[in-house]
Parts: sequence; C-alpha cells; structure tokens
Amino acid sequence: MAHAEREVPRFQEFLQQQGLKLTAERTALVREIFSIHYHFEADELLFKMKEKSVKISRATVYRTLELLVKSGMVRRVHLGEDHYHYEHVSGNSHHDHLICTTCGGVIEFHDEEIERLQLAICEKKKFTPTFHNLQILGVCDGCRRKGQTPQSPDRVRMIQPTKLRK
Amino acid sequence: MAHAEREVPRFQEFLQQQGLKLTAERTALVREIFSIHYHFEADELLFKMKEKSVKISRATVYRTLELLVKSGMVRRVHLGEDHYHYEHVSGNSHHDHLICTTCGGVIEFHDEEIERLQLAICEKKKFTPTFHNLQILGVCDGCRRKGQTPQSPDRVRMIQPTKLRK
DNA sequence: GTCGCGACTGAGACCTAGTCTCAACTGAAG
DNA sequence: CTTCAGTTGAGACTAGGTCTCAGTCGCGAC
Repeated sequence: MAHAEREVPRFQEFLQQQGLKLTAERTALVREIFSIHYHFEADELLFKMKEKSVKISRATVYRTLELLVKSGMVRRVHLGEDHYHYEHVSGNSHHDHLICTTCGGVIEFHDEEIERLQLAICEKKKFTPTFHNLQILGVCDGCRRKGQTPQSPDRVRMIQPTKLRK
Repeated sequence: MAHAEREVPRFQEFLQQQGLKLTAERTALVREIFSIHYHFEADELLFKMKEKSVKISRATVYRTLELLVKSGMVRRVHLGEDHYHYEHVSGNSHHDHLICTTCGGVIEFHDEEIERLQLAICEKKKFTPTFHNLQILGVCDGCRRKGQTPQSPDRVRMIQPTKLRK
C-alpha cells in the first residue's frame, strides 16, 4: 500500500495544473485519507480530524473530497446506504463490492471477465463507458453461519460511526 | 407490458398477507406507478398525483413505495444521482443500467453471462447474494455524435422534473 | 523578503430528500 | 353498523450536503 506521504505531491501536482493551491488543510486531509485503508464517509473524516484536534470545517472536507475525486485519487462509491462513501485509489486497482446487509461488511472483488463483458455490452449499445459500479448485496459467510436473517436490501443500515455535527 | 389495473389485486394480496389494508391512496399510487414505464423519483410521483388533483401526502407516497419495494413489485435503484429512483417490476425481468452522464438517459440491459459470473464470485467468497446493482456510466451514442463532453461521472445532474414541495 | 491578489477557509444559513409524530379518519372483519 | 388496528395529512424534524461571505493565506512576481 502506498505511503500516505507520497500522495501529497501527487495532489499538489494536480492542484497546480488547475491553478489551485496546496493548503495546510488539504495536506492534512490527503494524509488522513490515504492512511484509511477502507471505505469512509465524509462525516467520519470530519470526526477523525476533530479527534486529532486538527480544525477543518465540514465545507472544506467536502470541497477537498470533490477535488480528490476530480483528480482521480479518490473514488465516490454507493454502498447500499443513502449517502456516499469514498475510497482512495491506489494505483489503478478497480474493484467492485459484495456488501453484507446484516453486518454492513464490504468485500472487494475484481473480475476481468465481467469487465470484458461490460465492454461488449457497451459496444453493442454504442455506449462509451467512463466508469462503472457493481454492487452485490447479500449475506456474508460469517453472518450466514450465525444464522442471522438479513435486513431488506433496501433498508440497509450499517454500523454508524460516532457522529457529531457542529 | 402488464396492464396497470392488474397490479392492484396483486398488491392487495400482499397487503392482506401482512394484515394491512388497501386504501384509496394506495390504489391510486399503484395505478400511477404501473402506468409509468420508466424510472421515477418519489417527488415526481407526488407531483403527478398533484397534477391529477389526487391529494396524497409526501409521507404516504414514501410509505407506499416502501411497501411496494417490500412486496417486490417495485425496485429501488441508484442511477448516479444522490437520491433514489424507483422502477416497477413487470414479471421478473431483472436488468441493469447504462447511464448517459451527458443527457441523463438510461438504457437498460440484461446479460446472463454477467449474472452467472457474479454468482460464481459469490460462491468463491462464500457470500449469499440477494440482490445486485450494476451501473455503467458514460456517453450514449446520440450525445457522442453531438460531440458533447460528459460531465464528471461524480457530478451527474439529470434533467430535473418540475419540482414543488408543499 | 514582501506584495498583491486570487484562491481558500470557517461559521453557519440554507437546501433537499426523506422520516417521524400525532390527532383525525377509514377499511374490513365480525 | 360497530369496532379498532391500520392509515392518513400536515408539518416538524433529521441527515447529508451545498452555499455565502468576510477574513485569511499561498505563492508567483518583483
């Protein structure tokens, strides 16, 4: 996994190309994001910064995430919940998600064959793809063994991280 | 395409099984939903009912959609926007979506082979799937010909239907 | 080094989709 | 036709996210 430190100059390069500036807040956020090796929510990030006594406003968190998404360093994903999750992009490892509707766990996977078939469909439909998103909802092995019944896939609520607004 | 009228008793059966009641509001909503042969938003439905001078509150629209989703007659889908879309289920025709990030158009497709590969992955990961969702974002043939550049896939805004709240 | 200015920031108002509450109403079983 | 659990609308509320604006700061030019 890439060293979080290495990502700062990468972001700076992007910012410069756009005539934008690297600020202390942006640096701190990039470091934090690339030290989370998992999906995260905007609010979670805000909370972590607060925990570390690094004062960064919600607006700045969202603005920086938007820039990181534009730069391609961060990806915005839907994980069955009704708000966004983010994940950093290391190298170009595209992957999709198996999402457990019981425990909220996420398993990543990648399948060349599926990717290939998707391209074939796009070709057939004369569609030029730029991005895709495949989620499979269900029950993971652990939860199935425990015999827990899944929630309706449309009502998934995952374990909420401690939230605080304001 | 199934006649909208035919869906009312189907819904009633589901309601009865659950010890719930078929009301005038629910009947009207089911008729409306099954006469929309496309994806729709909750607000859009609310607006259409208002247009027809059928008074149904937002709460009821959301509550009925929830029931329809539970009954399996309606599906809740993410179409790249940051809120839900719905589509009615006719027969059992599962399909996935190609979403044009320029015009907001949606092309449906279905591919047996992709479905099969998904099941294979689930098996390998010991995951019991209940539902899946595959979206491919990109540019449709029409928009490509017009040479329009796509918006960032993460900032897609589709053509908004006339909204009114209250 | 320091100037200048456009980019950036935080605070909090605001927006939107969706949920909840509660008193009044209603479908349907008996 | 009674009864009562389920249902409704109005509007308050919530969560996630966006916008505004006055004050601040990065950084290229000098």
